[in-house]
Amino acid sequence: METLAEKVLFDTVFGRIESTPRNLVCSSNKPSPGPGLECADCEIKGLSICESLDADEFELLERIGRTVSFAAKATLFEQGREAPFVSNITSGALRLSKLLPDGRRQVVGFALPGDFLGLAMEPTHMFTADALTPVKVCQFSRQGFSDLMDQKPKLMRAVLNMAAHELSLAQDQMVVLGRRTAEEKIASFLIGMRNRYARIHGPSVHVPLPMTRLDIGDYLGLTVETVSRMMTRMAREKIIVIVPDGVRLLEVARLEQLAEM
Amino acid sequence: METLAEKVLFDTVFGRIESTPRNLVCSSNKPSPGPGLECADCEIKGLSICESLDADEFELLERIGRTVSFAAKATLFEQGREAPFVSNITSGALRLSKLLPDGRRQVVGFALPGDFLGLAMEPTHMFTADALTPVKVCQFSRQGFSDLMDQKPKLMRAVLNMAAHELSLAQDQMVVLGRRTAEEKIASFLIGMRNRYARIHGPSVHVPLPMTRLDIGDYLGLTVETVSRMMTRMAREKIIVIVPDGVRLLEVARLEQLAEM
DNA sequence: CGTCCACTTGACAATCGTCAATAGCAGTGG
DNA sequence: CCACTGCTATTGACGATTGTCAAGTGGACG
Repeated sequence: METLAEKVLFDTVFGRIESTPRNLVCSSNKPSPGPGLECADCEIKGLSICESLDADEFELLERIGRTVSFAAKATLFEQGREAPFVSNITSGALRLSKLLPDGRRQVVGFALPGDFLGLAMEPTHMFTADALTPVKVCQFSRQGFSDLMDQKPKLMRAVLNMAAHELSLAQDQMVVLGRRTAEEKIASFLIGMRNRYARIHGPSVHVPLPMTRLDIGDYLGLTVETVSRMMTRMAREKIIVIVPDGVRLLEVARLEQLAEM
Repeated sequence: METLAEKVLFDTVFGRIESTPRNLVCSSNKPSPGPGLECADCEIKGLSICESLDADEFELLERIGRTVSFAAKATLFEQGREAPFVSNITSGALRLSKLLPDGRRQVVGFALPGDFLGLAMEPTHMFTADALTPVKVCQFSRQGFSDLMDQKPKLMRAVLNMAAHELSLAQDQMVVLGRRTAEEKIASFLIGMRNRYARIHGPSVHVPLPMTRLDIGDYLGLTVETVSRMMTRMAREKIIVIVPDGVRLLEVARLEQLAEM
């Protein structure tokens, strides 16, 4: 029932309390009914690569893909392992991280619905992907997807745009990692998460944080303690309120000023 | 004549002393003779996107491009400005940097021959590009290049592969910025530069550093002083030798161990 | 009720940044 | 020709932001 509790809380913080949450929870715990996608009730139409396709192209894509669910804390794939699939996230949140030989870790990103895993199209994974919440993805064989891209330039264009956008975000994150103070890092992280959720669920001052403080630290190049101290300080200064599973932003302007790009 | 001196020194450190350097220097200071490319004597065939094309496609690309030269210290384009062109670097080195409002700077990369500028295909530039040495690029109108990509999937595929590779490098750099000590950062920078030059000129323990210590610091999230201290320490420990315009790597194994990914 | 884990808080340490001075070199102009 | 300027690099002294170590709280779960 841990899964249930987490799912409900997650949706609650999102302000998206489903009238029949049972449906979602059930489908996230049993394997898909069979091959093929469930695009009819996809929650992220208009956000994913799928939107870029014509009806006929869409059908081809649907044919080579299948919906797969993962429980919270599941590992979707590990750095260095074979990468037989690429996937499109339809619900949930993931942590993407790289591990150094001595155990130090860098979180290179958090993936949300609409994000695409496997942009690099490389035969092995460049990082590990772990589910922070129950996760659903549309999964495609890498080879099949690659072939389809070669046949359908519009699909390839959509992937290219996505890769270009990711590259741009990565460069922004370099600025954060290289030239920001701890306080600015936290501010930029919170504003960044808010903006990303806004694209999915619309704007809100509720920012769910399905990751731990350690994850945030490993994303920002800080320690857990520093993350905790900074967030406590911001809460004391009434810039944010710390709530279960996330934060509420009280002074967005102040945060944006700290995070200003 | 500053340009001449720099160019010669640069090539010298590369071990690529031209028998007729005058040619290069002259062509790098006058505008191209006219529209069109000079692909016949391109130095980076096999490294650039061009290699991926058939003869007919190549001709189309050649038609929409032109060769442009810049003097050392010239600014190719600035963050936030319109981006009417994309370009492929054929010789020289560039610094790509982002500026914060308060003057702090993050260098997001150094571009070398074979690198592509404008992968994001966005209407404005996301960073500033400055020439560290005299630079030559093949320049294409962004719109023209974009249209050609849509017609020639192989070209788009080449750009996608390049973007994916850049993204991967950016994520590696995130690890360096977030989780590496100053010494490890320097080591990883030197090894990284060596590997990149190896692709272009073949392996060598001579690593030219056309950028200043400040640039290196802004790339690694360090100050000039720390970069200088770490490099002199490495020199004292006989891991490297500091030479005019670069370094020689004495203990590559030791550096690779420090930089181990 | 006990264990585990995430989070918080405090004391202290150290890496790295800040400030300052100096050397070296190239280009400039009287 | 040579002083003068400006930039890059180096080095030292000092300081502070952030990391390390340690302890303790509270919630979730079995």
